[in-house]
Amino acid sequence: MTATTVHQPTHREALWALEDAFERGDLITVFGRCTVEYDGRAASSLGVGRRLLVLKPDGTALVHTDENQKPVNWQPPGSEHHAAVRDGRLRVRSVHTSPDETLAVRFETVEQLSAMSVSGRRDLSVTGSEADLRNALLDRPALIESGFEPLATERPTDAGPIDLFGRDSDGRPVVVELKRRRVGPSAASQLQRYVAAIEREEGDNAAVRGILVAPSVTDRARRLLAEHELEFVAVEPPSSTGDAGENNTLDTEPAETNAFDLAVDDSAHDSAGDATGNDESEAAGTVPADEESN
Amino acid sequence: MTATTVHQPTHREALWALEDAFERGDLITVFGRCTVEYDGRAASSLGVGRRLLVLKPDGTALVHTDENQKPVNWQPPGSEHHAAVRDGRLRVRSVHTSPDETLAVRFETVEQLSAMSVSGRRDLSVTGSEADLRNALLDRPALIESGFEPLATERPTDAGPIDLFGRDSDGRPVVVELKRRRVGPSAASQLQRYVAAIEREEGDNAAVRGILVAPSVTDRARRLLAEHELEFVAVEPPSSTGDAGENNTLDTEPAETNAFDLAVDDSAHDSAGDATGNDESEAAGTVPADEESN
DNA sequence: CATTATATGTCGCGA
DNA sequence: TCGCGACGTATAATG
Repeated sequence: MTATTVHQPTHREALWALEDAFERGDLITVFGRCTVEYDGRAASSLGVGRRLLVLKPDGTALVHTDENQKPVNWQPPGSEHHAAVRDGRLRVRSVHTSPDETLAVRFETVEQLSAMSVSGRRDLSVTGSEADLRNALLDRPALIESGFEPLATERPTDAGPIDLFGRDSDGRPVVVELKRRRVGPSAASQLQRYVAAIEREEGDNAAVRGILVAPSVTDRARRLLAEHELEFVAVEPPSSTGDAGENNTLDTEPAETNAFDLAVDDSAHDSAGDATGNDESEAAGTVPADEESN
Repeated sequence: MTATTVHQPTHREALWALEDAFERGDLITVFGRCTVEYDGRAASSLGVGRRLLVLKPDGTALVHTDENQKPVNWQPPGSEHHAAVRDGRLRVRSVHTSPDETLAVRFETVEQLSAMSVSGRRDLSVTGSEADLRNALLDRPALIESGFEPLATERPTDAGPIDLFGRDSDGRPVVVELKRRRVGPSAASQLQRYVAAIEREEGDNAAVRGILVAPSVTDRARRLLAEHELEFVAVEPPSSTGDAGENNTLDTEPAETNAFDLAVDDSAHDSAGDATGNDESEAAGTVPADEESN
């Protein structure tokens, strides 16, 4: 058996279970009524309530409630978990140094405590990242502009590394900033900083072009680009439930990942994906839909 | 009993438990060997391994391994959880629409499945936010500059809302951008955008000042500020484990929260906080310290 | 350790 | 819903 659980333990029994789990380096979940205090980069206090506490062997602590993806309180990896019984109550403290911060969970009641060994396999592969977009564009530089010649990626400048640097058919330097999704003003500013840096490098007479490559831009970002005479080239976002969805090649060499539809700004188009799923026996649980959300 | 658990269930037993838990709107944890596939904003695939799956009644799904604060895979709130047994294996799918994305967890073995009702009390109070800093500065505008007169917060402009807007003793418009922690180039760009927007508003002759207020700046950011003739005023970061740590006033009016030490760039100072904690019986589990970390 | 940029960022607020 | 910016952002890469 690789998972041990105690139900409705006394606080002292819970402490024993925690000691064992710490010893084994297990992943721990504790469910019960508790209060939570955090002090460190900020300070926060959480009144009593029923919550789920997750303690990882790497020092991570997470306090989850019934909603939201982010824990309501947490402690980063590298913290040290401490457990004690104080005034007859289980208390878990996770302490981190540099930055100094502490998370304290005080349990009124412990409903359940589980410990289990988990394997931290790191074989996650993600496609559709900015790096994927870059590789795809290196394959077909003409999609940025006919005659564009890539010269370097991550080219260092005074203002930081440029995603993609090259020259156009006239030999003018071109700074390309890549974004995997719709961009706002900050991306335009970022591009502008890089262009300015290259202009300082190359000399004032050099007319350096800046091109933002992304699926789309917001109005404000578009205005900012125009202000600084920067350009925009549209590429399709990563094709998720589309035609390129079968490339789950985990064993093969990830040589040429083309997770992006590379199309240039030609037209609007609808991509309706069908999700056919007929299931044997199924249970659907979920969203309150419209019950009192916000 | 508010927490139900099944150990080493058959896949079909696990499905029944899930159905019940969905019905009740419980928070669910499933531990077992599984593979995970995500497809949506990006695409990812995770090989078989022992992991913890958390399903929330608001549609959130989290897949956690033994390390890292962030789940290795997840699905945002608003998703719909589906469970089914397929080929004799438990399969959980969380489906989200707009953006369309799907998380699929296929279990080889289910070690444990727990369901519990949780209370989503939202009485979290955090001090040390940017809003706290703003309030503190409104109390003592002279800390930005002697004679500075605040006129508006969140003042709207073409480039977005300005944190704090006012005039100096000469009547010149002043744009103040607040950051609660050390800032990089993006903050300088942001301030620059706001200053430019005000200059367009007020007319070209108006010499609009821009002041970045933060604990400190990076070198690159400082250079950017200088380039655009923007200014910097240092304030101390929120005092965490310092002298202002006792203000956990949850009942009282949060009228004047001064979670910031407002000091202007004068000197370094040490704030050594003492954390005295003597514990009855204690268990410390944690960080492998130096075992094979990275 | 500090700086920098990415992210399936997440989240809340406001138009 | 989208746009925008803060966040105890987290995380990885790099000097």
